[in-house]
Amino acid sequence: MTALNTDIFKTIDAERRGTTSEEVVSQLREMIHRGELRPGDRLPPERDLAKMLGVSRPTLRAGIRSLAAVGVLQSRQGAGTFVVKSDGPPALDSSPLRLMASLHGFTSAEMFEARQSLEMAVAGLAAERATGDQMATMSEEITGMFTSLDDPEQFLVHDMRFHQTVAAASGNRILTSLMNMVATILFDVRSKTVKRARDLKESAEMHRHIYRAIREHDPEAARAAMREHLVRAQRAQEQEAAEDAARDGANGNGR
Amino acid sequence: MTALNTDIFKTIDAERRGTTSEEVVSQLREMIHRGELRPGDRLPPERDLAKMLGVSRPTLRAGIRSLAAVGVLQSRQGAGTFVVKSDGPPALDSSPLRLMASLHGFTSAEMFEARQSLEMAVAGLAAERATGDQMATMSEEITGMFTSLDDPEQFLVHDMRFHQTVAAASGNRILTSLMNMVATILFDVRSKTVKRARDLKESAEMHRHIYRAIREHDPEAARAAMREHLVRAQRAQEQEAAEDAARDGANGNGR
DNA sequence: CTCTTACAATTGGTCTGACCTCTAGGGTCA
DNA sequence: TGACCCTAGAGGTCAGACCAATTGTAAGAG
Repeated sequence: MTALNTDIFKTIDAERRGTTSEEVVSQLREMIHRGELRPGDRLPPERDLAKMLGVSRPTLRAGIRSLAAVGVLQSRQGAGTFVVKSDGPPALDSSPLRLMASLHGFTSAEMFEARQSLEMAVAGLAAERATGDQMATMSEEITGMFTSLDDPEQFLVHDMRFHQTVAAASGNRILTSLMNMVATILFDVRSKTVKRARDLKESAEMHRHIYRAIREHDPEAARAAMREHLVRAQRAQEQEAAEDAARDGANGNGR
Repeated sequence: MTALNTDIFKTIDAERRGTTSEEVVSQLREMIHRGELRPGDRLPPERDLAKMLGVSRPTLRAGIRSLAAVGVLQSRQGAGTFVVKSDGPPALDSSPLRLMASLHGFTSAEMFEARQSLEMAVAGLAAERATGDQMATMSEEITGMFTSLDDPEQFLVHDMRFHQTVAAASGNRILTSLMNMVATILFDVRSKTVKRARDLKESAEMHRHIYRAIREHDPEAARAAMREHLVRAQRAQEQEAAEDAARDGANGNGR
């Protein structure tokens, strides 16, 4: 029993030559590792590839399906199967996290806290490394926020883009991906309540504080400003959600 | 084109009633969301479930396959398909991140930095919230490290468990999962070079510093101690890797 | 000559039905 | 009562066919 704690470190990895379709996944992974398949590449047609690997088409499809589920491959009917080519930062699919949240009953507060930790980390790094271009983009998004104070949905777009830019400025694509994973889920919730958003001006000001700290290359200030911003954002979102719940309860019209 | 930046926020979600198998994934997800399927539950046999959902067995299998790939379901030949039951903290599969790393050429340094940010965050939270039990476990693992200074592989086990305990003590399962995702990958690399590990005593001492800070409920000190520990760990690991490379180069025996 | 349109080959998506392999639980025999 | 074996049922794989979407090309109109 003492070894059980290390179980989560097990990998689905290569040498688990269990089922045939797992073998296919391994083969494809190896091809990617070896660089034979690069982002944007198109895989051979399923019928050919199946013959190459010596498996049947359904089995090959099962393997492709697995890799597609984790966001590595993407199939388009009539066109082919492609290695995912991400223009911007590499994106990890957030649905696994979403499922896990349902399965284990994660609270919104827990999700917010995770986001806060990640955003503070990237803000700190961004303060150390942001380039002029990136800071210019941040500034533009803040301007966008101020010009859409009366359009919450538009405001939210600028909000998101600002945070993305900060993440990009951190120079760490892994943290950026993880942050997006979490932020995506919170965004989905947010977009349902955002119509009732208030205090957008305050929010815009908070973003300016973050921006200034990054501009001054002051990591600690950037972290602090980001923390403050997210604490308030959480409070605001919870309030919006509560109002929605109250209204639905009064009208008796769920969903 | 201006809307392109928001693309990563798109979800594979529900309403994308595109292909039939995606529909199946949605259906299964809904069942989980609604709580009809709980961790540890067994799904109906594929043939029955396919009939229920009104799809063919291959299509259903494709959906199951997708969910299995992200770690939500698990199929065992002859037994059935089960909703994953995690004993400890919920685990996110690290293979997507691993693939992404290969695909985009993530450096080991970037990975280390991400881990450092995450570990610092959880250490800070752990300092605020660790229970007596958790601190006792940490202490025991440190003892374990000191008693296995001459057995690097055993030392590594205690090392991992210590970090897991800290993560658990953070009380945030999301951060814990993300941290494990990253740590798993670094661990795989590490386990290949660990035989040559030195300075284990210093490493054990560093863990003690972290432990003390957590015991004193001093988040800043915990963060600082964790940072210091990981910086040194990275340096050590890079050195081990370099030695391995040099040795392989001298002997001319790759792999 | 260029642009548009329609066709046809290519490719992934789905289905039917069959067979194999492994697991689990029950029945049998010592 | 216990250990062993056997069978029903589960997922895994295969084969072949057809459907649907895409794409490139070739024919026709301007």
